[in-house]
Amino acid sequence: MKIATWNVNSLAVRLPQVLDWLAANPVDALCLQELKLSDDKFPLEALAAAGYQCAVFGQKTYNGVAILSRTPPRDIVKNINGFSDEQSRVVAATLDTPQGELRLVNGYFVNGQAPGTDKFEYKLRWLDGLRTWLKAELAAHPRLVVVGDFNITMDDRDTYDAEGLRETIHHTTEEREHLKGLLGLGLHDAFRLFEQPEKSYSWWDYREFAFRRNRGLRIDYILVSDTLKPSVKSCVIDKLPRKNERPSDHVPVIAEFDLLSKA
DNA sequence: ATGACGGTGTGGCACCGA
Repeated sequence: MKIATWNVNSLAVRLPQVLDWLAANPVDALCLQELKLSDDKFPLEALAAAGYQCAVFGQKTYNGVAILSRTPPRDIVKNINGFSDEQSRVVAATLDTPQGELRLVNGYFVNGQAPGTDKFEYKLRWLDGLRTWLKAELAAHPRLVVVGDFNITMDDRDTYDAEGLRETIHHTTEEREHLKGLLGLGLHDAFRLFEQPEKSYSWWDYREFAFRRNRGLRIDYILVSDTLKPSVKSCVIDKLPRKNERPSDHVPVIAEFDLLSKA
């Protein structure tokens, strides 16, 4: 069982790259963020032809998330239960596997612009709402995976310039405390369950040859619940799509599970 | 100190992202 997450920064532009990637990486589920298109523009047919069914929560111009799955996603929830939001940032679904069901939450976390701004306050409120909801999701679904573009570096290993960017957006103590709050519910960063290359990032700015110079951030994560933790066999970042023509600024993160049959 | 690149929507640019 393989699950991947990828912020595509416009599915309209990136659809051919997503189809190419899926052909080369036939994962069981792919979670997309920043679709930047309304539901009526979502390429359901092209993805069905590639073998995927979709739970879609789109929005014109900004945001928008989707879960692509080889088996039909069911019990779909859009956005955070109990947190009113104008923006399409979360879609959740249950996937059925031969070893039982698995709950998947896909989020495009708030960017937050800069500490002290209204957007930053929204980011913190959004994170509070997410934590309250995920606590209930975990209680209902012990086999929980939370993926997406978190827009927070977890610690200094996740940034190309820990000193220079200290307490700037994506690096503030407040954001990291909120992220720790999520992990404190009983979730684990799949990537750090394994030895990883130093300076591993999932996003690079389009400007200043940031990718070539590996000036990036790791802000795209796959979190797994306590129950699933022993089933995780690997977690890797696929940097290859960043070399494409007209790439997304983010690249896919993939986790492989060896699910144990439910007794 | 600022902008740098890229996407969208619209309009000759502004806004947003991270």
